[in-house]
Amino acid sequence: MESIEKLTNILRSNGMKITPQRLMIFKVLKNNTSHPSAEEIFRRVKRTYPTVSFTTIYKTLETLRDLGEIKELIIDKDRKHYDPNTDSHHHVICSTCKKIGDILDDYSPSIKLPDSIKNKYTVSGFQISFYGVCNDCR
Amino acid sequence: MESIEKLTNILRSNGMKITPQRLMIFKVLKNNTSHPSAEEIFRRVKRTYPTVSFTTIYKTLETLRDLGEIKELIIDKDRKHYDPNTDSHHHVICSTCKKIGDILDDYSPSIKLPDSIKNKYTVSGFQISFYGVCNDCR
DNA sequence: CTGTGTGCAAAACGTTTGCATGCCT
DNA sequence: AGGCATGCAAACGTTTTGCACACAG
Repeated sequence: MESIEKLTNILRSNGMKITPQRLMIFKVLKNNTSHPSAEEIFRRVKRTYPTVSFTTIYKTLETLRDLGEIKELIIDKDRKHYDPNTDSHHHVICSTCKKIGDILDDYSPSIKLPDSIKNKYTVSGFQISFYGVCNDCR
Repeated sequence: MESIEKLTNILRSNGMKITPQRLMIFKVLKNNTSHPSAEEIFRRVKRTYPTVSFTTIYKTLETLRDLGEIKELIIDKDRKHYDPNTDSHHHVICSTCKKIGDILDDYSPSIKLPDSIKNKYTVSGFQISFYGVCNDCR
């Protein structure tokens, strides 16, 4: 995700508007490595804007996702999580507390798709999900 | 997933019962490489047992998952998919039609976890999800 | 002033649960 | 006969939508 100033420019140049709620969502996400769910973002924004709605959270997350500024993580079977780090990387999730950690290693040199798949899909990327239990939970 | 006869024995030796609905769910899953969702399984069982309920589908899938006979795939953001192939393998999903393909290559020799993660999580396995578009959709 | 964003309430969606009845063993 | 499985309806948690009002540009 870009800096808040750049992000502001990107939105404005797309005819979108900068509201205090959106700015707070950006601040909550920026440099956030905790992979928050919509609800966690909602709770944090609510501390400053007690009347903020889930609608605003979801709509803004959708906007940021469509702009490629954040990534939606499909790793927790119960809910989506959001990641402002859009560089290719991977994740570990604790099956007990659902805490998600980053794995920044680049595995792409060793991940080659078999031809049988290349003939059927045009693959744009991959995501490795490691499953386990974190130290706090075991 | 085991053969239907073995599966039958496993369930019975766990005090569980074999019903026609369950047998049909087993048949739908056995050797199925299409990674069906609960709804797809429901529709196929319904052809033979028109009064079958989602409850039965979900309960049976939960049972099979808890017995380790099938794997729940977290790869499609909209719904869970089920895989009777419990051998470690990976998947491609078409972001348009959600068709899921198998990737049977063993990448485990090249996937080593960084120590920083090993110190925080006890990892039991990993899953690679490839994202792209299938030939039918492009 | 125009139109995008907000917030409420309600709907939608996949999934789970309580409970009475059914049926496997 | 006993107990697990079924199926209905209702509940659930997450996410989406319709709409009137607010406010950024």
